[in-house]
Amino acid sequence: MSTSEQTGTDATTQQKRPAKRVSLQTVERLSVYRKVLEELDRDGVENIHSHDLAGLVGVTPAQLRRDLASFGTFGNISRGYNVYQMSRTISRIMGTDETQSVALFGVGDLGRALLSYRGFEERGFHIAVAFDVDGEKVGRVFAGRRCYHVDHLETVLREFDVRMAILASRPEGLQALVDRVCGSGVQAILNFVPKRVSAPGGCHLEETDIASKLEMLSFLAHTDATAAHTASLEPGEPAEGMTA
Amino acid sequence: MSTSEQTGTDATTQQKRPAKRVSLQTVERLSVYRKVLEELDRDGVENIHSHDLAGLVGVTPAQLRRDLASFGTFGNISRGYNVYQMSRTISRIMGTDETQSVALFGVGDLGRALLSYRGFEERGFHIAVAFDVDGEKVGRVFAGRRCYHVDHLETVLREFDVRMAILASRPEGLQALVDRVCGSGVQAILNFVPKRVSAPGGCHLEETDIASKLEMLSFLAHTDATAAHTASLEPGEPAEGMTA
DNA sequence: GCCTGTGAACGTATTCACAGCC
DNA sequence: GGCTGTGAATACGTTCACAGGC
Repeated sequence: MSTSEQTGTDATTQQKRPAKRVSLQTVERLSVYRKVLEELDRDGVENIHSHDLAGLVGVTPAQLRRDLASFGTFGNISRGYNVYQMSRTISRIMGTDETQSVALFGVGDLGRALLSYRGFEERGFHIAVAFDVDGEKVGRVFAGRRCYHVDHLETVLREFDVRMAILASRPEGLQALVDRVCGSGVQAILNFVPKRVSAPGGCHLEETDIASKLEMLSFLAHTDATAAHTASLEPGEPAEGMTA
Repeated sequence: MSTSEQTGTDATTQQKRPAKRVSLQTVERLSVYRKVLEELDRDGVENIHSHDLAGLVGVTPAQLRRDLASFGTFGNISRGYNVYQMSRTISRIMGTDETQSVALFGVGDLGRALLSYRGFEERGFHIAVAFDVDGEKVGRVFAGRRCYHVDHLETVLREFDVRMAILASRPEGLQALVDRVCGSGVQAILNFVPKRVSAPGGCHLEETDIASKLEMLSFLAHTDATAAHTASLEPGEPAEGMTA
């Protein structure tokens, strides 16, 4: 280990090696760590030990330390972690230390809800512009954001310097939309539309199927309930009347 | 250590423990399988091989077969899987073969968007009733669903035979709400509120932090961008100017 | 032939446990 | 004493590869 303490490097934004040095699960947890750290910071807590922080977020202390270790040395031994510094560092790692402009596609019910969702601003994301194909909506302003026609996305995205996009539109023609958006400099897309699309290389795409989470919960509840009464399905047995 | 399962030839290791016989990741994929299978069914496809289905959903054939094998035998060899039967069977496994009543807590922007979200009905979930604390909203009907005051949740939940709940309210007093909801027969809760709560035993709780996904994407995009230019730092370096 | 279901091998994520430090 | 960071060990999830069946 390098014994360097306090290397006053400008330390712009530190990541790991090229791409896959750290797992997505770790990144997901980092997000939670930061959220809790900000609460602690608001409450005036200055330092915290891995054991306590782990308890707050619901992971083991070892996992917390391992997650952080992926990115370097965070803690002052026996004083624990500095809450504020660590929160800032995680933001820097995630790239959310500066507000990023996001574009929204689809100003339906879900889209409008996202426009007025405060959580985005609090976490460093600003929906700067919206798009739709509906003539009724194009030109109007929703929650302070102007709605443009999808036809003009190339110029508008560049104008607002948008690097991220949220999809909440109709499923029709979604793949074509993704291709155009990725071709306009957008590097990451969050897709709320329950339709499978794929992004060209260099552009990240994440699916968020709301109903899917409910299905998971239904399974869990159902499994519990049936396990109490019946033996349910046996592995190896035909899973259904298979009408051959 | 401890409870090591004898996964030997006798594969009757199902109904021993209630929940964790099959991983959550498998269940998440089952949900995707079913979605694709329903599309195939609508298109008139009757049978499909694991290789083709795996290609459609973006997993390896081996993983698909392994996922299904957790629940029994699905396929007629050399004819592949029966699309309709398999879709139905997955629904049965998930407990979504019959429409389930869901309660919504919080009729704000997000809550109203969820009320009009068609994806729920399509997947077997019906938001039957809504709750809020705002006197302006209580008593009104939103998208066909009446809004009750949270004070009366115990009686209303039982009346509608609700087993699942969605939280989209303000974070204040969320934990108390969760406790009351769980005490009223609800077995599963989907929480959209960015606040950590825990459910008492027997009640499942799933968090859905919308902004968290954006953070992940930000990390990925940012990582790519910096990896292209700088070699970034080695693991073991201080992660930040740590103001000792 | 190609298919599914599945033991076995593999890779990855988590946990353990301890060295080094305060 | 208690703390962090980390090699080693364990648990887990995925892939391989093949037996058995159509």
